[in-house]
Amino acid sequence: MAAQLAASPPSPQFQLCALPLDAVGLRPQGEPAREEGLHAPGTVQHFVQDRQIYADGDPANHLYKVVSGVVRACKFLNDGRRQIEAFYVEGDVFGFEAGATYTICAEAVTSCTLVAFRRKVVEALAQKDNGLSAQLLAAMLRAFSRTRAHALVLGRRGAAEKVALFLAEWAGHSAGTGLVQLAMTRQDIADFLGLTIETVSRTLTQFERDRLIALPNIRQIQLCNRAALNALAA
Amino acid sequence: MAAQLAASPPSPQFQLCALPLDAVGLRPQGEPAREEGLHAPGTVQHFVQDRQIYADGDPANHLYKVVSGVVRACKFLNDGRRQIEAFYVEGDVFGFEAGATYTICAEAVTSCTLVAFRRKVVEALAQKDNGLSAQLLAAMLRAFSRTRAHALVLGRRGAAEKVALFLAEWAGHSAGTGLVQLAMTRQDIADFLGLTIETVSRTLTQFERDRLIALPNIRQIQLCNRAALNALAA
DNA sequence: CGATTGCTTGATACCTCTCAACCCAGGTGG
DNA sequence: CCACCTGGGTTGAGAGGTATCAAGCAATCG
Repeated sequence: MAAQLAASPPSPQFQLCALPLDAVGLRPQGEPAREEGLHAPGTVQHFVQDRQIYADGDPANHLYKVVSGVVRACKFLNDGRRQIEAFYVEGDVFGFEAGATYTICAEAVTSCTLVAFRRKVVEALAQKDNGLSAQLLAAMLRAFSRTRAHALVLGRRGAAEKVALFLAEWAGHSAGTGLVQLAMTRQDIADFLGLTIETVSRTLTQFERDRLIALPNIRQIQLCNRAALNALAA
Repeated sequence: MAAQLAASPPSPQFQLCALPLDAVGLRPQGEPAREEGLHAPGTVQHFVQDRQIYADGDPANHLYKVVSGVVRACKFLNDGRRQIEAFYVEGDVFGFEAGATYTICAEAVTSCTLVAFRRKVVEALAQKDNGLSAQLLAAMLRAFSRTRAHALVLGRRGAAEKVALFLAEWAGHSAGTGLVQLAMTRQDIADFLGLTIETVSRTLTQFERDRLIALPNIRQIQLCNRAALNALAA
């Protein structure tokens, strides 16, 4: 069921990051950079496709911000099934945890570039800088909000509904043209929506027959009838 | 499908609350109460069963903390279906939103007592008091964490799995004895798990036949075989 | 006592999963 | 150049599980 067996252990290319926090959007705009902020311990990291960023159970020592590429957060059930909780794209911050360890693992969908911040340092900075606190809070609320929306999708009954909602979500990243560039495989989509790869494939084919979309390329979806898709998404 | 048509408009019994924030757990322990904290604008509110606390789309002006009773956060789809996102019990804080309005509605499952905090005031206090910021962050992380767990449940395939997970979650509230007191109806459970009321009922009956649980009362579930239930929950 | 509400049970239809075959593009090596 | 292999995707047939529709049951309340 769940593919993605070869999640190799993380040993990415590290590189010190002396950028101020605002360069990666964790410091409020307009505030003068403090000494701590200027030499903030953000570390730029590169991950090749399918490399694991952190594992379920690892100590949750970092927050990550996506600079480029796509990341998936996923959980593996003990029978091998996989549930993808979220995809993170440029600008998203992930790695928030209530406890001391990650409760989910993160992997690179495409090869990608991240900036990692030590959690303790971020928290310490937030103690001194209320603006940073606000930024953190806002980033968390965005992540929270998306997870809640995802839960609503998973609760939906039909496959068509789920796929339509998925397309609607990614239509936002298509820069106005209705051409959605998929970074992930069908298996990723299936595990994200709680469906099987076959059902995803069949549903897309059906959408194509119904002239709702076109599939010029295996990783491209042209939205032809947004209204009908949105109606399906209800 | 979705019951709960009669969500009456909110007009609960208001009562000024001059309690310090720590009395309701939003101020860090040990810190001396400041002047603002002492007269914090928390308002105790009572809601009778099934009364709406706030509606989807209302301005998100308050955070709520549950003093007693159970609250459900739910979303109504335009075809009448209902998805319950979470149940909140004593001690839980809810009402977090990334935007200016609520994206979900909240209703009293049982008659319940809440403390409402004006969002702006909480945020203003948090600006002066980093400890409060930390508390807020922690409360949010807990809520976030539970929503993520719920998404994983909804992604699950079988009805038995979902119901077992639901029971496992509420077993924690049963004070050690395996006797789970259900505050909600079967319909609530169904809408929470993304199932129908009939399937929930059948699954519980099957569990009873398999000696996993006993149903002494319609609102009580005695867990007889926690190991087997946990195995089902995987 | 009848009406209502919440729940259970039954029969059937529908949808998705499962298993299997097939297709297609890309890469490799003879 | 072509045969072969591989990975990702599509398509098909059948089984299984859940939704749907309908009826029945028990407790509660006028």
